[in-house]
Amino acid sequence: MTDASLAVSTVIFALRSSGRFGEDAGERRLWLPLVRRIREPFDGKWALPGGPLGAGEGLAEAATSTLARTTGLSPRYLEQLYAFGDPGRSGENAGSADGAACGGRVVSVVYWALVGDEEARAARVGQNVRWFPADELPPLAFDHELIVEYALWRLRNKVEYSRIASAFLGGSFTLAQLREVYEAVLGRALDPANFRRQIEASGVLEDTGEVLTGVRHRPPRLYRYNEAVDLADQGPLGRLAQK
Amino acid sequence: MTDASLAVSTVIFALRSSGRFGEDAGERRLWLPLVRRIREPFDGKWALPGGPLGAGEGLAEAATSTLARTTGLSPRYLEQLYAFGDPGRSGENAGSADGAACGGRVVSVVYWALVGDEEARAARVGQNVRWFPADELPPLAFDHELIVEYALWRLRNKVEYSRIASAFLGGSFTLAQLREVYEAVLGRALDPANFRRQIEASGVLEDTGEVLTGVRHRPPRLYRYNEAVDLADQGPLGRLAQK
DNA sequence: TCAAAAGTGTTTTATGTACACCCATGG
DNA sequence: CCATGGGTGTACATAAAACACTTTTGA
Repeated sequence: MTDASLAVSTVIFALRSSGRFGEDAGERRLWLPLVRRIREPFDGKWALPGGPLGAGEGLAEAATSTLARTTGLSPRYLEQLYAFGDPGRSGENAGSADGAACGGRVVSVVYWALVGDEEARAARVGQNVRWFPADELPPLAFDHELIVEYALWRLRNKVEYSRIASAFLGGSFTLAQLREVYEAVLGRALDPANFRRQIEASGVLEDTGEVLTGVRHRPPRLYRYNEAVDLADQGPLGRLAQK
Repeated sequence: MTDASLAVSTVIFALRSSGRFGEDAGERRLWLPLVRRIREPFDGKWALPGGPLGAGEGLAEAATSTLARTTGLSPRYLEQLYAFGDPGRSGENAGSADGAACGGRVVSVVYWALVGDEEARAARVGQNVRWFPADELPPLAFDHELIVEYALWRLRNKVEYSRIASAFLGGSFTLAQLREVYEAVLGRALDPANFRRQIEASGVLEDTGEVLTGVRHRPPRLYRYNEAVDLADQGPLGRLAQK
């Protein structure tokens, strides 16, 4: 059995308004936090947050602590994306968040995570941590561009047949809010009438009986996710993959 | 960066007739090779073939060499399944093919592979390697039962929206043969007429212009897969994941 | 009363399914 | 000529898309 360096990186997604100051100013887009590397290789470039796998730590656990360290947040959804470990890919020590000095090979397991909307506003930002719109990323270290692209592909696929969209919302929400999440993730407008029927037919939502007041039009109903319904998600792995 | 033991295991699927002697005697079922463990833990139990990750070896490369060592075959399809690395799962050193003596933690990356029909007949079989029907497995070591179940789930999902069924067949085949693969994998009968239309509409098949003769009914046409068509497969990873 | 979004209804289109039926070959 | 599977046609059910229309609120 070969000993190797093991690291865990995480692609963290949040859905935030594009306008910097006004709340709900612009339309919502996907954002993700990156960290600036402070050593070779790729010194100064932006990269996915990550770190070494702690001694008694599980893989998902390591991804969670990465997320906490980087953004101060805890994930509403977490899933393994892929394990990268081919030697000499894309420069060197590809996929690793910290593969500089060590001479041996580096295998890194990448997770992807979703964090809530309001929480993300309060996320930590520093000189070496910055949020970027998912479609306006700077050049990244290693092959992290490919990894982000793959994570986006998984997110877009999954939003259509699972309930992950709820990870971007609070405990209760209107159908318009839910639709906005779908639209932001899929990148296209959806027909409100048909969206309503599809969601209702799927049976994943419960009517809370309450409505959202204070809007200058007809008050929309508030829904919550029906926890009893368990959609075909990741198959047999189920809760194993989802923290 | 933590040093850890790294192993690669592979779930290998073949589609073989259930009848032992007569060719094409019984109906086709999914089979997979297992190896008997010869050390603790789980000494004597059957487990997924696997081994340590070689020094300069890529992950998929290691899975391929595992497959060659176990069955003497090369995969017609290979894809990463999942990386297991939580400490103390399902006994100990779960997911690893050989995690006995070493005191440290073990992370193992599991692949799944498909091998051709005829090749599989000539596959190596020894005292410590035996093929089992996928739905009649003996008790397995570690949490390998869960892993096989997950691999089966992925296979069944993927056969419906990709061309992996061709991995079980030769270069040209009849629609009935292709349908048999689908039926064996999905575990249910399919309407021949509708199957034909769906496949033809997808555009993934080319007519070779030839027919299969020697059958005691109307000779069926032979098709091949249209290499030009590239279905939405694994997204951006594409050829990275597929060897 | 008007704008704006919530919510409902209806029509059209595409897709999947069931099944009747003809075609071509070996025996 | 007949049994067998190859291959085609067609009717029906279900789901998706397009879009007209009514409802309810704040301003």
